[in-house]
Amino acid sequence: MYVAVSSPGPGLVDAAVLDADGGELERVHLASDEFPAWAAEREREHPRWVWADTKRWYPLLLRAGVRVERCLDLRMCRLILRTAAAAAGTGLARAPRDRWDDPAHTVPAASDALFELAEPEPDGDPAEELRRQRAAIAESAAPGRLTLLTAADSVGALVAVELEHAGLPWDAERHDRILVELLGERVPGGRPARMEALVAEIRAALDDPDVNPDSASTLLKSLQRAGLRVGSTSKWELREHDHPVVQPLLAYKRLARLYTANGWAWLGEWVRGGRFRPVYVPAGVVTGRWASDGGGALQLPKQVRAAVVPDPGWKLVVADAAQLEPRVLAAMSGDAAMARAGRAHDLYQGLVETGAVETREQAKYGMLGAIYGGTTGESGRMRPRMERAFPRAMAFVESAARAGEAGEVVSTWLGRTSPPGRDAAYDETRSYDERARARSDGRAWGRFTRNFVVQGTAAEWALCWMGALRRMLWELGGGDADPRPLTERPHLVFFLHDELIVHAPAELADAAADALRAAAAEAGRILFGSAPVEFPVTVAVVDSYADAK
DNA sequence: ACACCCGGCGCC
DNA sequence: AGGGCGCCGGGTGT
Repeated sequence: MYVAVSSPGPGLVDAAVLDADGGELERVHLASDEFPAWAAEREREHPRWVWADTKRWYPLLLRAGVRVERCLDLRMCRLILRTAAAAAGTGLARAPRDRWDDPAHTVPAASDALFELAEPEPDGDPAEELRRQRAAIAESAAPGRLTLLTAADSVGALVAVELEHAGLPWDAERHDRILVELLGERVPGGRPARMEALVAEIRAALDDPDVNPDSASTLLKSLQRAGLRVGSTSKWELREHDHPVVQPLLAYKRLARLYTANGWAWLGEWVRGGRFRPVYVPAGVVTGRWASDGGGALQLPKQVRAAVVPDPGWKLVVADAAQLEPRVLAAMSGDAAMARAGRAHDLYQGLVETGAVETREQAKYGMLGAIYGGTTGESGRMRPRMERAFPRAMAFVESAARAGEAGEVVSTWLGRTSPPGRDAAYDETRSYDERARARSDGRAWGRFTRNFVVQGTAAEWALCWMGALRRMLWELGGGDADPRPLTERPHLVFFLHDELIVHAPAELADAAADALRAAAAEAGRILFGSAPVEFPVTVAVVDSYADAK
């Protein structure tokens, strides 16, 4: 059963109850303040909620204590189906663009007046769009995979709202102590004490009393004046030089980064009531990875992770999928030798044991080179060995790279398709330089498509992991029979590409850890069936994020 | 004043 | 001449 909801105007909700084929059974019109109670009643039957934007509808249900089991985020699904190679030629793919193709409108975070502020619904009825999308999937070359992909992206959208609702437990006092310890005392209107001291050292070492180390262009000139032959102010270059400015400047850069990105200003803006609430953008990256739009959740530096602390009587259960991308590549390509190497908990060590490479470092760089398209350094040197030992995996990524170079699209395991490449057609009329540029662009696009298939499929695995885990945690917390809201049970509080954090009452932490492992195994089965590839996760029950791994 | 880009660097 | 991001301050253009 589906329930398709939309808002025909301020303060109004239109809900259509549909059968499994999308046929309309009933339509109700509600005032928006009646909607959560109506939805809570409906949710007992576990319908699939169908709406234009999960971010617009789900927060107000969660605030009213209504947890939703499943949904379809029509705007996300439209984008998938609009661009999927497997759905090319379907009615939906051929239809002219309409407002369902527009990017999601952003709703002011934490607004209580959601309906009043929201823009009008897109043209047309969500029930109608659902039928259009179902038809496109049925007509497509990969109905099973596209059904899974649309469901997986949609459960991701639910999780994103739940993460924002729950927030990541954050101890602002501990964060402040970390900042004071590293940066020195806070100075109103100026740099923190230790940073200012380093600026003085830098100026003395350069004999330039006014230089501002935050200004790359003037700093570069000053460095060159002082006799350093550098082309940039990057730490990679600086650390190759022996000059009294190098040590204080590198130290300053480290502190400046912390101060500007995750210092007191960040703390004041993003942490409230003991929770960090970043803005997630599910499928915000072309590969299907999540992006973020505020708060920098996906770049949380290790320096401040000690401030992530569970509530009293609760634990953090931190899980990380071990070498996810190589394992995904082994499964997609059907490379039995690589799959065998992955029987080891540490796939890189497994590669060493096959005899293909001598050291774990070589294994790691060899794998990363295969996935990213590296040709230089250690990854370039490992390439022939990798090709000999893992011919199917290497051929798989090579073929994705060649497709990109030829201007063709590539698709992930579930069918998310890369953006169209530039036409690489050979043009005799172009100059030598132009052709060289075109070849270089073509190779760059090949590295993008090579990585796209692996990164995108890893993102799909992560969505399946979250989706499975989410159900398991709900059951662990008592399921539907228990009236407690989401945040009073074991629940997800953080997601970072291949890493999850669960906040759980201490007595349920071990069970949550088991669920994290079981959900990983289930994700592997959902995507790859009985393929002999394992997806181990390292799990730690901790009292601070910094104590994991 | 605002919008935009860039260098640099944090994360995966 | 290794993929994907977001954020910051500085710098430039309007």
